[in-house]
Amino acid sequence: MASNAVMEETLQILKDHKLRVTPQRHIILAYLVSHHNHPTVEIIRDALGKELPNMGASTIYNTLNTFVDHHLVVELQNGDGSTHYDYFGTPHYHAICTNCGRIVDVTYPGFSDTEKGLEKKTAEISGYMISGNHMEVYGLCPECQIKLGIKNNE
Amino acid sequence: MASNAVMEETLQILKDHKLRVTPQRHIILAYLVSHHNHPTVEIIRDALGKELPNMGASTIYNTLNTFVDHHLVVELQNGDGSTHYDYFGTPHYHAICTNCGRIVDVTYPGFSDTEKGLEKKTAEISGYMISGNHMEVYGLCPECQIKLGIKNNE
DNA sequence: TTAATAGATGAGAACCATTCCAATGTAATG
DNA sequence: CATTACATTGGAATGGTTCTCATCTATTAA
Repeated sequence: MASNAVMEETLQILKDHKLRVTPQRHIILAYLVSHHNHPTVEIIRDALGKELPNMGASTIYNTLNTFVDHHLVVELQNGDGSTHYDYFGTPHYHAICTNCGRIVDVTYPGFSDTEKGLEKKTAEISGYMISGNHMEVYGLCPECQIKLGIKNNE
Repeated sequence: MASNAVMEETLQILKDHKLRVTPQRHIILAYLVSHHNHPTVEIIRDALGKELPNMGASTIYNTLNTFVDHHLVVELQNGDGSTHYDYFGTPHYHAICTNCGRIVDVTYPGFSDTEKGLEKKTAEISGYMISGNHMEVYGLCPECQIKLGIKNNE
């Protein structure tokens, strides 16, 4: 599933973050790095069930929470009731379909400036010491626009 | 608690959105419009307990979900496990403390342009038909910076 | 004003994603 | 290899939110 290159890369990521390397952490991180779906705990469990059949749900939750704490991964809600996770290797944000929950990664040249500008302004106004941000944009994905028979000129 | 002016205003808001006017909806919306805390269902229940002692939790959830559907209110998570609600009368975003969960509203001249720019770019790149966005900035609030003994030059 | 009805409310049960717990297992250190 | 601090497991517990359905009511039409 995950290539050797990914396995080496993720091993290094864990070491860089001083996280104890366990098979569970390694395989979960490799899955997140090599997949661009935005999986839930259940999806990860199903996907990795063959390789680590006895992996407990608690372990997946613990592992993901650890990754979130280390800013390797971000949490996303798309309205289906469970949390989705996304490896955050390169800066981007998310467009989320309000009809089907589909999540896509988005970025563009200059996004980084937008982000930094928002953080700088926020620090000035609020006095917060900023450590990060989340931006999300909501709308209907192309498939749902067709499915719902909606025109662009509404 | 809520002034007559707020009661008139909220009554009009409900009518404008073609929402059936009930005492529960009216008082909950008035509470949200006149308070700038970002309450949970529990906080709302406690605050309005004197005026409507028998108001069920389901009613508050139903009411808030209805308001969210009508884009009157937005949902916020600050990591304490429950959902916070915010009346969204004027465009703004939120700074959320990663230590204590404190949420503050933020806006600045030009924020609207930032927002529109992000939505336009997203539509172009993703093909989504955009209906809204959420921006959040994370960091330590001034109180927690002091509490944790953190200097600004870290 | 009254009657009809679509929709809202309320109390509690049910749901289910997530966390907690205690016992066991294991990666890292020297 | 021994030590130890940390991770994993599976199941129980938690708790915020939704669901159910009987009751009630705001709204509309007659």
